Amino acid sequence: MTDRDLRDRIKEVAVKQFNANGYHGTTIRNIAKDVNCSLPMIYYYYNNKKELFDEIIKKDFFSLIKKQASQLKNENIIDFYTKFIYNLNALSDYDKLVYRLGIKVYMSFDGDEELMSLMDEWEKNILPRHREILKPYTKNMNNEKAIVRTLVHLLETLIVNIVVKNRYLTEDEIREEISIVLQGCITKEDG
Amino acid sequence: MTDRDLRDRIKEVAVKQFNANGYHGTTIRNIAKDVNCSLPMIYYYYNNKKELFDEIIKKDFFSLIKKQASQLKNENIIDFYTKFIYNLNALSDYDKLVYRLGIKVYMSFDGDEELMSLMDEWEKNILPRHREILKPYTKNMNNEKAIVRTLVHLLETLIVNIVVKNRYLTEDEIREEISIVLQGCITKEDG
DNA sequence: ATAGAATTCTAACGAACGTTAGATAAAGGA
DNA sequence: TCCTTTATCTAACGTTCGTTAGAATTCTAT
Repeated sequence: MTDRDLRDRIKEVAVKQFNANGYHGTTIRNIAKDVNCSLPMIYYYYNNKKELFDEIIKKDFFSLIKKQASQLKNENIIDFYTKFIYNLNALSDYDKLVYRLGIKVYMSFDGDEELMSLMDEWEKNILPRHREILKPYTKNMNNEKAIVRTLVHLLETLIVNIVVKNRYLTEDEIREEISIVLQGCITKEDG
Repeated sequence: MTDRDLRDRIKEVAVKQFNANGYHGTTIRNIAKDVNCSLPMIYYYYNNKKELFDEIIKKDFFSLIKKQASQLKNENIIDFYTKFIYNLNALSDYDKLVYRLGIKVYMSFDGDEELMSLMDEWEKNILPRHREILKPYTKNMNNEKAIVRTLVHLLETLIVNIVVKNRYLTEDEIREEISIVLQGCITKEDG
C-alpha cells in the first residue's frame, strides 16, 4: 500500500463499500479495517458518514460527468457519440465506481433527498444539450425530438452496461447501435 | 386498513421500505410499525429478514417478468413492443415496486450473490427471446444482431423510466422510439 | 364447554452501529 | 530544547439492530 494521503485512501475504500453494500450497509468500522487505520481517523478527516458519502457524489461524481459532457465534438456525429461512450471503458476503477454510485443515487436507489434533487437539476439539461449537439443533423426532420430522446435513452443503457454492470463494450458494438438510431441523420450532412 | 392477510400486508410494507432504504436500511421494527403489528409477528410469518427479501424477488418479481414475457404477440411488431412497454404504466403500485426492487438486484445495487446469479440466468435468455420474436422481420438484414441488441437496450431504458424513475410514458412516445430502432424492419412484412 | 392449535403480545438478549472523549505519538519551527 | 500543531490511537458512550423466550389471547373443532 502506498503512502498516499490517508484522506484519499479512506474515500477510495468508502466508494467501494458504498457501491457494494449501500449507504446503510457500509460501516465506518469496515472502512477503517480496509484502510488499515483506526476508526476515529475517519472522523479526523470527515465529520461523519453522510459527509463522506456526499463528498463522493457532490465533488467526484459531478466533476466526472461535467468533464465528460465537455468533450470536444468530433467532426462526425456518430464518431463523436461512439467515442463518448467507448471512453467510459477506459475510466479508472475508482472513477467507474464513483460513476456507478452516482447512477445509484440518480435512480434514487441510495442517497437522500438533497442529492436526488441535485441529480434532477442535472438531468434537466441532458435532453437540451444533446438536442443542441444534434441540431445540424436533424434540422429538416419531423421526428427530431423523438430521435434525440431515443439516442439519450440508448446512451443511458450503454452507460449502465459499462459502468454499473461492468461490461466491456467494443467500439464496433457501440457504433452499430448509435448508427441504428441516427441512421436518418447521417446522409444529411456527413458522407 | 382492510383485514387482508397479515402476511401479505407485511410483504407489501417490506417492498416499500426495501425500495426506499435498501436491505440494510430497512428494519424489522419499522416494517412492524407501518404494518401496525408487533415486531415478533414478522418472525411468525417469515423466518428472518433475508427470507422476506428473497421471497419478494424469487416469487413475486420472477412471476411478474415471466408473465410479462409470455404476452401474446400482436400482429404488428411495433404495436407489440409498444404495448409491451406501455402496459407497465398500468401495473399496480405493489407490482411496480416489486419490479423496481428486482431491477435494483439486477443491477447488483442490492440483494446478495444468490439473487444476482438468478438474475444472470434470466438475462441470458433475453436477447435470444427477442431475436426469435424479431426473426420474421429481420431475416434479410445484415445488421440483424445489432438491431435486436439496440431494441433490447432501448426497452431496458424505457422500463427503468417507468418502473424505477416512476415516469409516465405515453403510448405515442414509446411507439416513436421503438419505430426509430425498427424502422428498417417495418416495410418488410407489415404495411 | 373445553382442549388444542393458531395468533399475537411484552420484554429482553447480545451484537453492532455512529460517534466522541481524551490520551499518546510525531513533526516542525522558535 | 521546548512548545505548538498535526496525526493517530484505545476505550468507551448511548442507541439501534436482528432475533428469541415465553406468556397471553383468540380461534376452532369436538
